[in-house]
Amino acid sequence: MPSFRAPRGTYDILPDEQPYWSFALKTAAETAKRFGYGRIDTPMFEPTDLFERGVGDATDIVQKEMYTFEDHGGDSLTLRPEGTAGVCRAYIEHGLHNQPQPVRMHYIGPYFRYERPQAGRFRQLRQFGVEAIGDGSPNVDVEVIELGWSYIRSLNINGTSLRINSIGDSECRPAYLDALREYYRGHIDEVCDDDRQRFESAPLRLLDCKRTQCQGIGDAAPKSTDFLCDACDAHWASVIALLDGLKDTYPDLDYSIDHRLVRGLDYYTRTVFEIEPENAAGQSTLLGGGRYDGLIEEIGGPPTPGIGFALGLDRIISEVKSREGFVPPESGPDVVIVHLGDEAGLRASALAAGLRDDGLGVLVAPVGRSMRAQMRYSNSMNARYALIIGDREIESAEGALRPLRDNGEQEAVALNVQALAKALRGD
RNA sequence: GUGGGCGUAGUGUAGUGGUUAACACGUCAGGUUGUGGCCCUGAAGAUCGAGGGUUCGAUCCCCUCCGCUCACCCCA
Repeated sequence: MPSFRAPRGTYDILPDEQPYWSFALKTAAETAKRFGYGRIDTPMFEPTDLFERGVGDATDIVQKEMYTFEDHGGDSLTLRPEGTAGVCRAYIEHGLHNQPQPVRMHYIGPYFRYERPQAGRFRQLRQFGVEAIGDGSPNVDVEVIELGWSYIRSLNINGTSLRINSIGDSECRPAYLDALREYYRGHIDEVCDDDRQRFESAPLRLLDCKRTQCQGIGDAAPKSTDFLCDACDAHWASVIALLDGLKDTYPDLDYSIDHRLVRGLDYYTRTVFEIEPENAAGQSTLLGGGRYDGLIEEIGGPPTPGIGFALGLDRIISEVKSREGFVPPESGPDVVIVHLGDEAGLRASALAAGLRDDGLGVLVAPVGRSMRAQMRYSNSMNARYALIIGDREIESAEGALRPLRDNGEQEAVALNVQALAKALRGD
């Protein structure tokens, strides 16, 4: 047994898996570009306070999922469990409010949460996220949702569904929470133990409980959208109207309003949304996000609205695989140089350097193997050609270039970079 | 943190209370004179997850631990 293994909840992405990641990452970058979201990279760790204040003390993330450590200087740092807080910190730190608003940014990278791993859930997870900061209009909400939807469609993942809700803001939420508490007070004996805990600490999350015994109670609970203040209500109505406008482009964007969708992070205001795959089983959320109009101020910046989403790339990749939405392209070097003898070995190495410098993919067959073995190697590498160099070829200064992927004729080509490059590129 | 399932070569699997633990794929080598794919032959590769117990004897039975996995919680 190997003495070391990848830490629990992490995994290696071996070369054969990389095409799927390249596809997802490249598509993410292209999608972000189409929408005008420039890339931002922030540190993988931040001051612990940033997450405690930004994400919220009462959240599961802060309470039990953070990788927190003290560095040698005595500062408490935390491996980032999510992306929004760091991006907002950067927005404040670099005075991005002086740029045209909203500032649109996207990010791709790893995040860390100490959780029990399970299908689609890891301790190191990779996310593609976007943030639009500095514009509170509902148009931006829908733009962000459109971006996420477009991305998923670009990956040929069909059948996804969008759920959306509005949880109000600091103006109207207190009244809603009062109503919610009052309602649950009448059912406190019927809900699960966890919910009794949440009753005081995080009443919104009562709605989110998946236990069957709590389902009916949650369904009949007061709805946040019935308590919205005028400003939030107008915003919410606009979001829905704008969302309907996307149906011309995306006929299958059949969103549903889910009054029990509240999200688990404290910073959300107004619009919250999630996208799930077709056969949504439990915690398979592909994308989740919402508006966070109070966050920037909470972590020390001026009052600034913002909205964004994060998408789980690990889950996206498994969707891509399960749906055959992507076929890895055929790969392999242009040529493997098969060489016999010391002299040929030297020539092979020199020619390989020249051809690579010319832009071609070149492998030199492993040293010390028989010609048959080298040819087998060339084949298993899925090379387009084998270039054979032995005593005869050195003498004549012409190598034998043999096509491997099709049944073309083997031909003699002068042993210099120019002639070989020309032949390898197909005249 | 709480439950269920599972731990046998690199990978995927078989197997039995008793001698050298099997098969496929993969890897490496060979199939006469310098030529791949298919085929054939051979080799390397496993302290049968770890520790303890029952037994004359355990990979197999029992216990503990560890690991993987699925689910709950929650999220991406």
